[in-house]
Amino acid sequence: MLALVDVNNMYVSCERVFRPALLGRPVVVLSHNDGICIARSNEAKDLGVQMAQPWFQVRHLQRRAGLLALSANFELYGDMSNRMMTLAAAHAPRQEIYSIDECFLDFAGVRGDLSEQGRRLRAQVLQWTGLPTSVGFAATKTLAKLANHVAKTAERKPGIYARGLAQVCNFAELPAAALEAVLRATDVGAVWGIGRRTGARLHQGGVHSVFELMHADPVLLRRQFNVVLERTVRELRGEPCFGVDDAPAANQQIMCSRSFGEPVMDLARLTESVNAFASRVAQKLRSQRSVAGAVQVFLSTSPFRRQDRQHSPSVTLALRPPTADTRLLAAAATRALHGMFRPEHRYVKAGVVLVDLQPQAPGANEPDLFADDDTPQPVPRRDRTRLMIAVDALNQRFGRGAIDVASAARRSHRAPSVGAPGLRSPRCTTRLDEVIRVRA
DNA sequence: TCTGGGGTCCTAGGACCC
DNA sequence: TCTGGGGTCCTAGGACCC
Repeated sequence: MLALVDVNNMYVSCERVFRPALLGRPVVVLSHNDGICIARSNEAKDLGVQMAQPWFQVRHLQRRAGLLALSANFELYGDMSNRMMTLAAAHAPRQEIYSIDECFLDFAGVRGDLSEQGRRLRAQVLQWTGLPTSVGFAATKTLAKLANHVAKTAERKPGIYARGLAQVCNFAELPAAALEAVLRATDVGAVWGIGRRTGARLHQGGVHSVFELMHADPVLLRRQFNVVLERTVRELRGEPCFGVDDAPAANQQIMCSRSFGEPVMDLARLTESVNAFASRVAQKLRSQRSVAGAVQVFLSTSPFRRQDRQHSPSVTLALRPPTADTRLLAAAATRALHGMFRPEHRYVKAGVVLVDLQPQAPGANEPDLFADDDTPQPVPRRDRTRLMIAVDALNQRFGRGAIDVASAARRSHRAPSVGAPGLRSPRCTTRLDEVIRVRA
């Protein structure tokens, strides 16, 4: 038996923990440049605010409906996520952290009342972190995701599902007729792995509810769609196709990109941004103890500005030998940028991607246990590595960007906020100088 | 005027080989 | 008119997730 534990409206819920005045009010959290909504409270959803909707399209709801907007505080969300994941992990033998706000728990071999266990988990996370969660139990990942969806929807929207399914929903203890009613009432688009495209095609083909999808022919679906949909349908029928992975492999690519908020035509400014991105991905690369065999840089004009000539080039440069050195990565990224930049275009986005990632060679970072004392070490390379270790340690201690390559932008890739919306909340769980002050 | 930032997996098609 | 057959590897692009 698997469970999926998911924080309701994660980012908004994190903000509400430290600002209870936000409870009950329509709230959204905005992306980096305050460009789009990346999280919505239930009240904001009820106002019709869509996921990833541009802020300028809903800004009028501030006055008309009291909508509140906050700038994202990812440091806070990451820390709250760690706390929630640690608590959840203690409730089952195995945990797969699937995203910042959800994890699968594998209860294989565990006896007893799992629904009760789920309610205890939920109560503990709520009391210890302040975060509200939903829990779905079922035999496969896809079904557990679906049970979780039902638990959430049953709490939020009356009338679709039975009230008793709210918060913790266990498909395994549902009578067959009740389960069928749930599956008939749920659109295929709610199924994990079925997005807008596939959902629309299924509807065209006459498959509307999850119940109908479960009774479609998997082999036929594979032929008409793809192998992913076949596996999804098998999972809906209770046949596990996706395993629980509690030891995720290192990333295969590492990216840093930003939208500028306003068009940029200045190569010097792009160079600063690209160097800042390179510095950031290099740091992420070292933290997973990898080296990159190639660096890719991309630029993009705005597809929303129809009147502009479009230009979205991308250049990949090989790194020989593979490296995790910020200066080498920044230099390569700069070369790539200069090779593709065209001064007549209005660029609104740029990014740096590290690909062809490989494990760091043994001994590059720490002494090789099995090496002879007189094994020759390539001195310049060791010096590079030690410099990078020092850079990472300084940034860890004094905050990101405390030390950087000179060519990197210092926040210059951040556009000014587009208006009223809130300041970022304090990083009160990770920064001593931002902790909440309580008056005596 | 203003439209995110990460990731994953799968597939089709081309290059190349014998 | 008609233009092998089978295999591998790589890449770009699509679809999806949160």
